[in-house]
Amino acid sequence: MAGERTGGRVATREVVLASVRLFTEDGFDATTMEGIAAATGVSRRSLFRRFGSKEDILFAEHDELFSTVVRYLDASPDDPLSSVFAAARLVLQGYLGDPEITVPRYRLVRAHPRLRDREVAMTARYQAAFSRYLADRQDGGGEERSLAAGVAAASLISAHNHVLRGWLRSPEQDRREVWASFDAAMEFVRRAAEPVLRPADRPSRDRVLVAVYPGDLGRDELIRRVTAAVEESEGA
Amino acid sequence: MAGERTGGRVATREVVLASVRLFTEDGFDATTMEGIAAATGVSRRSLFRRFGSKEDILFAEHDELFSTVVRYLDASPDDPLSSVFAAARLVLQGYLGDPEITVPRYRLVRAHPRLRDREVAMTARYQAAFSRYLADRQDGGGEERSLAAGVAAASLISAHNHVLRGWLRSPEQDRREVWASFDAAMEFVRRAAEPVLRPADRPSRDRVLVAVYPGDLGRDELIRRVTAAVEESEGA
DNA sequence: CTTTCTGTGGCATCCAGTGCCAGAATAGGG
DNA sequence: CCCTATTCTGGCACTGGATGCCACAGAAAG
Repeated sequence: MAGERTGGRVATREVVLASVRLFTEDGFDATTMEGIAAATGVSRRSLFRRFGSKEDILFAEHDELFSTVVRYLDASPDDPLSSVFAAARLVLQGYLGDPEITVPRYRLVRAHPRLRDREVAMTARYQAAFSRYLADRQDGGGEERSLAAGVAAASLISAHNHVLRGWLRSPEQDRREVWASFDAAMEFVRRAAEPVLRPADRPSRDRVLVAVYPGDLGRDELIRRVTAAVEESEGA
Repeated sequence: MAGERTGGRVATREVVLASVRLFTEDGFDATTMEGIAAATGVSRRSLFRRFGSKEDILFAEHDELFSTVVRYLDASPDDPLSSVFAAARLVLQGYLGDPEITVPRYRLVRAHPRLRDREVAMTARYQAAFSRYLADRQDGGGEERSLAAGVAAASLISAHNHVLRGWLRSPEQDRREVWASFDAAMEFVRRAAEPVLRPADRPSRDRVLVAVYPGDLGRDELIRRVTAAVEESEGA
């Protein structure tokens, strides 16, 4: 039907759009690969060859986006933290720019535990990529380095998904609001991640002091303790 | 074989152990449900009924652990952040306490992408549970509350998994080392999460001071700046 | 002993996913 | 232009996970 036999190969996007329509109309499980084959004009066997599995059809565009983001990251020589923030922005942009697929997919994912797991696996891949990227371009103590990179990546992905879900739940909202909350979320993460992540290429000139103290300590005693702590660390 | 027909129902743990053995010996894909049925004495049909799917056999113990952790969390009236740290400790304890299953499962998961996704989905459930728990018991600005809870949960899970993977890679290492690195990781997360998460029921008595300063600033000037900053914040 | 309820096993069926092979489309070399 | 090599595609058969249906066993309740 949708795939008139004009000789040329049916575009991936065509197949994905038709499949998404079938999934939302009939349900994911009720939609068979044979049905998709009939609707798109691509044979059952070729669908498996090109996409791998039924789920993979739904996430084909997302896989492409992931590849794009990874390539972007590999080509980013800047300040690592900023690069990762920019990469997250790229991901959100990928979602916002393709609501025809991403929005119905979100509805399907919400309803279907199996698809939800698949979606989670995607974000885990982003998280792993970001974590590796950060761990590779940063100095600091060997063990702590990987821990800090992992935590920073996890925070970033979590904040990104927070904003993303907000948009997916009501995609008709103003894009500027979405981007504003994205910037706010990134700023929020930056506050938490920046103290523990220092770039490798730009050797740390800054130092970090963290003090936790009772609120009723009194500033004189606080100053005394801070002074002692700083002198001790500087002496080493 | 393993499941002598003594009348009683074959224990879940028996089935899981036998299945794990088959998975590691023959490979996950090569092991059929019929083979598991033959090895355990439980019929194929009953295996599907009791476990849901082949993957679910491998993660049955883990599902139980998850339920335990969630119940523990629901019954925790303490300081939310501490409760969540304790819950993470419970998860690690669950892994360490059952190496017969968790270690071979880790090897299987590493080798098999599909199982890896399943594992990731498990940790995502923990993260979601922790995030909800934190979001429900904390004050602060409405939008920022859920964001902060999500980021804190993500950081915590990431740090936990960092330690967990370290042990899974070499399970023969001293348990005290594992727990020490766990404590260190939790402390690391606490430093990042505590500034942005304050419990609702027990208003924060402790305060946190974070200062970033040039390494060549000199301690006198540092003390002066810290003093000024503290006085300013206390005055407000 | 009969009834009811729950768990179990056997059977048939559906369908995702894969290996195999034949044919079409495309590219390249003469 | 034709012939050939390569690649992509589609049809076919088959494995195996997963589900619905039904019959039966055992335990609890009457």
